[in-house]
Amino acid sequence: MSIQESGEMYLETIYILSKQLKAVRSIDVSERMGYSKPSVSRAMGLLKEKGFITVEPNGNINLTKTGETVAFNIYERHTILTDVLISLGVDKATAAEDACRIEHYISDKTFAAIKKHIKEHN
Amino acid sequence: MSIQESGEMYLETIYILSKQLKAVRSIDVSERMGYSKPSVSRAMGLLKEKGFITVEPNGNINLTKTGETVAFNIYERHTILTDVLISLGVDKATAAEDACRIEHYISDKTFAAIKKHIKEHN
DNA sequence: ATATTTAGTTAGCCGCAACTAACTGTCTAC
DNA sequence: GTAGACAGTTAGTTGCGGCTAACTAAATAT
Repeated sequence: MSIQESGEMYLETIYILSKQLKAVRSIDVSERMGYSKPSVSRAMGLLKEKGFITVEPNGNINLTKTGETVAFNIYERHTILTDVLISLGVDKATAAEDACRIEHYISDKTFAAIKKHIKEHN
Repeated sequence: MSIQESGEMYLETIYILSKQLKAVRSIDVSERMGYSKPSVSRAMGLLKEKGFITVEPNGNINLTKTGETVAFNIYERHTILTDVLISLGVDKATAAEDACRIEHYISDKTFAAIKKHIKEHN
């Protein structure tokens, strides 16, 4: 099942929230992302359908194995790209913003190359 | 007038074609980008409306000053980002592909930082 | 026990940016 | 001077991803 940028953003948000909260609900995602409840509701329906999350009867959202993998990959890209940009002299806020967009658009190859570069340049 | 990723891609394509052809028409853009004629027609209508291009009665497309600026900026991003990725060890094809997507999403600040980094690192 | 707040869903709308089918107009060729 | 080919437009469709309005159902408070 394919996943779009918006799906990746939702998964990343769920991932981050799950590290901060006991349980993640749609409303938490809604507030964090600044999207309306129906938008989140629909997105969760799609992510469930595609097997990236499961939703408990009480509304708690959990990442599946696949969902966790995707979420972690995006999250890793986010943090590493942000750090790279900061190390290039970009201010924190801009770095985070740009990383948040770029993270969805670079190939695995490119990301691997960036990671390798960091390791070598320490 | 704001401009989207798709608009930027059209302008960049017109810019590149204008360096290769005596005149640029919708059909040339259509063939180069692999989009249908109506899609290009609509896009040209919007770019014209927003003041990025003018269209002669015979169909020849010209960039306005503004359009040229936007197109050149994107084109510069494209070439520089591609080079950076190649220098990181990414293969040419992947580098070009990724650059083509990233070019629309990085801020001026980040791009400036990348350019500066290149200059300093030879 | 009733009223209110909270969480989530359903239904339907909008803008963007692609698409196809079918039309128009012009230019060329025979 | 009629027939194709070529270029462009019009009209309508699709998928995505937001939105609001209005509903349901459950939990909380008075």
